Amino acid sequence: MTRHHKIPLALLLSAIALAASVFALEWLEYRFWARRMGVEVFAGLLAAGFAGLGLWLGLQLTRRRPGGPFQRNQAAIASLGLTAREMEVLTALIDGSSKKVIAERLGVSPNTIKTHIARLYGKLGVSGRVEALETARQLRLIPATGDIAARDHAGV
Amino acid sequence: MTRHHKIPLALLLSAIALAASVFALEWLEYRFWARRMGVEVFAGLLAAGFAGLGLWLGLQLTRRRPGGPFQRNQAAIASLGLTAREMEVLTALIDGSSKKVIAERLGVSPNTIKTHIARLYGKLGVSGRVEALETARQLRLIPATGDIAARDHAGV
DNA sequence: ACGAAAATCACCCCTTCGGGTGACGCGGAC
DNA sequence: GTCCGCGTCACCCGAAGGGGTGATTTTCGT
Repeated sequence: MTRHHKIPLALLLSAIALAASVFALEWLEYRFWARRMGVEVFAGLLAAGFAGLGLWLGLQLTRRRPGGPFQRNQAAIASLGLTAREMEVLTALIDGSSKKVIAERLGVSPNTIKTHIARLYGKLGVSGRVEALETARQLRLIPATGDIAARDHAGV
Repeated sequence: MTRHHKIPLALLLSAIALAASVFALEWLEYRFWARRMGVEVFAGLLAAGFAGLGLWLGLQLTRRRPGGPFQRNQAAIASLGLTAREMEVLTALIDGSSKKVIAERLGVSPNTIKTHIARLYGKLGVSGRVEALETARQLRLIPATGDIAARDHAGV
């Protein structure tokens, strides 16, 4: 919700600023500058300036929201009834860790991890880690694999 | 390579068109239109027009390449020595299929799939399906989970 | 204080994986 | 022809996963 409203807001503000600039230029400075540098140059600068402004605006509008690389879908977590511990286990599954490794990492018994995973499967309606991760990613419970651009593998 | 050159080209062309428009407006039409509608209105239209042009340009420049939702990193495939069959098996792994299911899908023995997967692990330097998929995604051998926006899960 | 949910752990059973090895046929490269 | 990569298949074995059940403790809200 919040995100979907921020962008249009920026657009509106910029549009207003743009209009204000237009009128300001027109009514206050036009005659002075037009006389000094010739009306043609003035028009050219005006056009170039506003073209640049529009370009900047376009870039801003389509910029990849870098604010939060990932934010959990708390609503989905709640509606699925996922507990905090289950989310911990889920995130631990991302890198393909075995239940033994996860158990050591969380300081509990492998059997416990097994139980958590089993409940996780039940709540996600899946059977198997790959499916679970796929579903979890679609539900935005865990971040997508993303950040691929960081690595440029042409030849290993 | 090709992609990285197309965008600047469009920018250049648009810039040239922009400049041309500016001069055309200046030298040919200015006096006529400025006299007809008043120089302030002319300046306003000019500004708005070029702002719009710039905005359109910006949007075009930052548009998400929708052409190919995904293109394989052939270089990585080659450097890793992955064969066509192995790539088939790899893509079949994405949805979490068991080797038996994959075997039926590809019309071969589960043991064969097992071998392919084993070689895949060796070449990718991983051990386990989740790791393999993660690495494969980072290497752009398979598409990222993407297309998440299609589903809007607030409550399940 | 009581009860429900959560978290913990331990069994059972069976399937699937992953690692390793060996083998066969087939096609292209030398 | 010979060799090598590829694809195919089989076997063994131990490890891990997944389903199911039962039990205990901890935590938290009423």
